Amino acid sequence: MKTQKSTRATMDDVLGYQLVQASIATNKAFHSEVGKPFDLRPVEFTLLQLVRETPDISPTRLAKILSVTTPGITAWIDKLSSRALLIRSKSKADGRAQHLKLTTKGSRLVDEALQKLLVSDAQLMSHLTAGEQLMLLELLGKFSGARQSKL
Amino acid sequence: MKTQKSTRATMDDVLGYQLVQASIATNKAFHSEVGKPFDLRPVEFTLLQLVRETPDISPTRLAKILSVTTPGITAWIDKLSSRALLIRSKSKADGRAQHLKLTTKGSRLVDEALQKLLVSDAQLMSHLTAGEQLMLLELLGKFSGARQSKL
DNA sequence: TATTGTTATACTCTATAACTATA
DNA sequence: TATAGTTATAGAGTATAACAATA
Repeated sequence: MKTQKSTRATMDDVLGYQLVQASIATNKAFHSEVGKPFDLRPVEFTLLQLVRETPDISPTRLAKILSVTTPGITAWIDKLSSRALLIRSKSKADGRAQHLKLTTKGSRLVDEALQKLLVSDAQLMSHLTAGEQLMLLELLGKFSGARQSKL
Repeated sequence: MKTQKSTRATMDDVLGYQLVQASIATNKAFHSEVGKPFDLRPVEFTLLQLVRETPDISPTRLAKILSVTTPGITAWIDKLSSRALLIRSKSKADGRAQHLKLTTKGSRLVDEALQKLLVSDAQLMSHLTAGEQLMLLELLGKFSGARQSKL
C-alpha cells in the first residue's frame, strides 16, 4: 500500500493511468478467452450483450453508451448483422429509427462468451479478497454512474 | 448499490466493461484539459512522465509498461524527440541500448500537464467520498500490481 | 429545423515481418 | 543465438463531412 503524503505525484496517482494499466490485463484476457475463440472485438461483445440486456435498443443509443460515432456503430452493426448475430428492424413509431434484436445464434454466443469472461475476471482478480473484488466493481460503477445518467 | 444475488449477470458485472466506461470519462477529461492544450496523446503524456519518474529508462522497458510494440515506442519517441521534449542517448554499458531523458522543456510541460490532470481527476471523482477516491486508486493499483511485477 | 442512420474518405494507430548492430 | 532498436508496410479503427429520410 502506498502512502503518498507530501511526495511528488506519480502516474500511480493518475486515475486514467491506473485504468489503462488495469485494462491491459483485462484486454489480454478478453482476447485469449473470448476475442480469439469467438472472433469478437470488445466493442462487438459489449454491443451484443447490451442488445441482449435491452431488446429493441436503437443504434444511436448504443453509440452513446459505447462512446462510438454513428458511422462507427453502423459499421459494427453491419458486421454483426452479416454474421447473423443480430437483426435490424424499422421502428413503427418512428420511421427513422431502428430496433435491434439478437438472433438465437447471437444470444447463445454472447451467453457463452459472458460466462468465459466472468471466469476470466475471477482469475484476474484472484489476488484481491472477495470484498475487494466487489468493492472495485462497486466503485467503478459509482464513478461511471454520473456519466451514465447523462445519456 | 446493486446487490446481484441470483439475477443474471450483466455488463455491469464485467470488469473490463467498467474499466472502459470509466476510461471514457477520463479520456474525455484528458483530451480537454491536457491533450488539446498541450498537444499530447495519453501515451505521450504517460511516456514523458515515466521517463521523468525513471531517468535513463530504456525504450524497450517503456514499451513493456505501456503495452506498446517496439515499432510503436520508436515512433512515439521520435515524435517527442522531434519536439525536443526528450533526448535519446546511447548506453555506454550496452551498445544496443538507449537511455531516455527529459529536456527542461519536456520536464516543464509534463509537470504542468500532471497538475492539470490531478485537478481534473478530483473533479471527475467529486461524487465519491475522499475515502472512496483513495480506495478506488488503491484497488486499481493492487489489481495491476500482479502484472507490473512481471515486467 | 432537428434527428436517425448511411456513405465516403482521410487519418491515426497498431501489428507483423524483415533488417542492423551489438551482446 | 538472443536482445535493442529501426524501417517498411498493411490493416484495423476512428473521426469528419455530406447526404437521405423522417420528424
